[in-house]
Amino acid sequence: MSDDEQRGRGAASVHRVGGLLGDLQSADDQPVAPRRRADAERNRAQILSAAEQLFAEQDPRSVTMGEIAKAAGVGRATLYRSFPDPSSVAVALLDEHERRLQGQLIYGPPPLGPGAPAGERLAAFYLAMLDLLERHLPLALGAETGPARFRTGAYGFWRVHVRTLLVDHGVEDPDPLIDIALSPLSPELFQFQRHQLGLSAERIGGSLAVFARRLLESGGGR
Amino acid sequence: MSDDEQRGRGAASVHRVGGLLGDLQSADDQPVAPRRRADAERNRAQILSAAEQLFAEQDPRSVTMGEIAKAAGVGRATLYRSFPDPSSVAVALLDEHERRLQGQLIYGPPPLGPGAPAGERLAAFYLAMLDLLERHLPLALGAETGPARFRTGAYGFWRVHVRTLLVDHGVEDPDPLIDIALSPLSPELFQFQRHQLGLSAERIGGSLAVFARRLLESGGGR
DNA sequence: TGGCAAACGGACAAGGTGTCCACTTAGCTT
DNA sequence: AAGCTAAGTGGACACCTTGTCCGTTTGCCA
Repeated sequence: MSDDEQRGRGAASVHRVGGLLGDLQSADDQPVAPRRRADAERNRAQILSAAEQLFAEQDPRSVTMGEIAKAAGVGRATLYRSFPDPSSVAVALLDEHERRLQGQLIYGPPPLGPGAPAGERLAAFYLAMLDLLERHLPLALGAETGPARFRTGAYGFWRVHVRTLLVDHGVEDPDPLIDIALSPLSPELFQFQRHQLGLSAERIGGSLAVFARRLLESGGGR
Repeated sequence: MSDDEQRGRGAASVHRVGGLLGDLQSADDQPVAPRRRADAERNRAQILSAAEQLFAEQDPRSVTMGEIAKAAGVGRATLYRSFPDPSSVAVALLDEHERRLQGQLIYGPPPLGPGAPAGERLAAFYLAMLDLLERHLPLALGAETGPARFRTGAYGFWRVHVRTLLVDHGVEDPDPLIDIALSPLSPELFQFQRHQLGLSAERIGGSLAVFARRLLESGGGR
């Protein structure tokens, strides 16, 4: 998605999880892809920075390409060169924030990382995602363009992770359950619960933890 | 939503559930609201009929007000008089299909209606909703305009129903769980599972049934 | 320093939205 | 049964967004 995929940063969110500690942006050069020019890099940074602010200060769903371009001080066509639509900008932004969590799921200490029972790991995952949503809700809402959400690299990562947990627990037919287990993390749902119903993040988190443990109760998945 | 609310048909989906058997459209006159004129009624019917076809034969998210108006053979402004946007047309259409299920949940035989254990009722509800999605997916997708989905009368009804089940089961803090339990029924999720992943309705239904029973296991909710 | 490919951004055409307003018509009134 | 009045209609208008084209500028390498 966005143009990361086309240009070499590759399936970034899925595999670029190295550097659990080294959080600095690792060098972005690729062996094959022609390097990005310096001005392009600079513009990209301006765009991302300006867009992050835009998404935060107005309805994320109403941000237009024109607004982003103007805020970033570049022409619209320049913006189109990097991103096909506003939501892909939000996806790129969100991606950076999600990468840390992805690393923790693979290499981190339990219960997020390997080593804890599946139910506990799922509960921990829910809480971590909730924290992510709480902190970056505008971006998550801006990224959510209907069906495109499921084609995101990040969503693919969460799927792989949850599938691992389900299989680990010995669930019978795990595949349909993957997305069912992920569905409570929908950004729009979170917004509704949090700001329409006025539920605290703690209550939602508590329910999700209960939910996770009940779903993957110790004693085998059958 | 739509203009049903403004014009007297009231919170139709939530309370107009009488007639579990009498499926014919009950008389639509209201004591207070000024009656709709005959030509307006006729146009409304044409609009709904034309729109249902449109939603079915192209990407439901791409249907525009102009297209609906043209297909219905009315002017755009006439359409705007009845519906503020395409998704509200889909909501109105879907509403009619949902009303039968709503009746069955309240007055029907178990396990859909009262009388069965909460877990069984939830499982039955999931299967019924899945069936609805399978048959009217285009409308469901057309109706799904982001956060507006949660403000739908129908969604409110499902919330009330699920809350009843949760309370009935003795769940500790039911409110945050309501929407979590409803989240697997998102039309976009269903579409993804069904047509992107290629899962059969049966497999999805099976997982949802397992899911429901595990969530509301017999033996009390705590 | 010169040249070239990459990147930029102003401009254009197409199409959607929501509203206004002059005209038509249904349905009550006498 | 004809007239009146307000509800209903639909063509048209102004505004905004989108996606692309293309002449110009700029980084980078030889």
